[in-house]
Amino acid sequence: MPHHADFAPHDHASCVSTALRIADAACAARGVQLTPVRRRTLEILLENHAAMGAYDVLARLATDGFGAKPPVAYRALNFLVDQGFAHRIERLNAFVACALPGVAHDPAFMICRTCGTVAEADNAPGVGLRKSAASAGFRIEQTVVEAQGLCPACQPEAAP
Amino acid sequence: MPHHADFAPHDHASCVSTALRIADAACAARGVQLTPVRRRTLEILLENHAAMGAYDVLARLATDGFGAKPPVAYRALNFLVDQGFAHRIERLNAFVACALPGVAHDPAFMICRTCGTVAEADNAPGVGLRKSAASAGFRIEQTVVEAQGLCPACQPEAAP
DNA sequence: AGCTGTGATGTTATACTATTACAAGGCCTC
DNA sequence: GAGGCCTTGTAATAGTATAACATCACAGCT
Repeated sequence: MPHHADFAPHDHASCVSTALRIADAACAARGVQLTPVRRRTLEILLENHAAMGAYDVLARLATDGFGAKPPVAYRALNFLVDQGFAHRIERLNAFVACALPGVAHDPAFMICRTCGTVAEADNAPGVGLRKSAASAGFRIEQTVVEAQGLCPACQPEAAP
Repeated sequence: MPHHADFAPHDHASCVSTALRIADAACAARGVQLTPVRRRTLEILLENHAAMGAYDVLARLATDGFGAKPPVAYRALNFLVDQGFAHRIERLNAFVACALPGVAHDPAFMICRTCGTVAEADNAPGVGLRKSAASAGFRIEQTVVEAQGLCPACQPEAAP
């Protein structure tokens, strides 16, 4: 069952603080470090529910006094992805904060082509693909499921 | 209902000639041109069921006497994708020939991380995602569904 | 034939995305 | 305080993709 819609207005400040709290706790539990760059990177991604390119993140980090070279951003982003605090959107070559951090899941996304908002759907890749794979003898290790389209707010208001 | 498995050995020559014949016919029917670069690009993709990067395709085109600059390859590849004769694999930033050319479909892929073979599953994105989208009010226009893993031939032969 | 519109190809230049390799610092344990 | 390990920083480069412009081929028209 989903948390909330991501497209709809919501209490984003609590959205952010919850995610950071979960990340702090998960890192402590796993014995990995949510260092300043990494934490700041997560904060930047959390600012809104849209995907950001690595270089946009990098620019933000640089103005915050961190290193300004690509590996600085890529390392932090890859760390967040590895730990499940962020996801990479293949279609956009970009990154979003995870909407369900701390919980292992096979993410699926809905990407609005107008406003860039990315919402996460819980399960989705599901049945059809797993069935095809089974019948082909293919062993799935990881899935990418991304839908592009229009979010509720960006759809033409009326048809008649 | 699928055609054949793509992972299994098959009569690839007929696979190729069928695809080219279908492409020729579809272009004629639609009033678009399968020009020499475009046709050659499709032939190159059809050589095997693996994804190729645009620059690899470009290198092949160049040795065949076509232009050697990126737009030459990207334009031909985008044409093939637009016409449904090839697909872009987002995960790999690469392209494959379509396994069901001429038929409109929402493709889903199984990508072997060892041998690079890409097989197409017929339907897959399906139910879960469409349901999430409907409940969120999101209007899907296009889907990306890509599974990575091991094809039958690349799986460790035995466990015990 | 000459004109014109359209679509295809080619090139230049540049933008965007990502990684490899190496240097330096912190911190922990022994 | 020496050796390991992890993290950060930088330099250099690799890989992917597009914008902008010039040219050519061809169809349709006069």
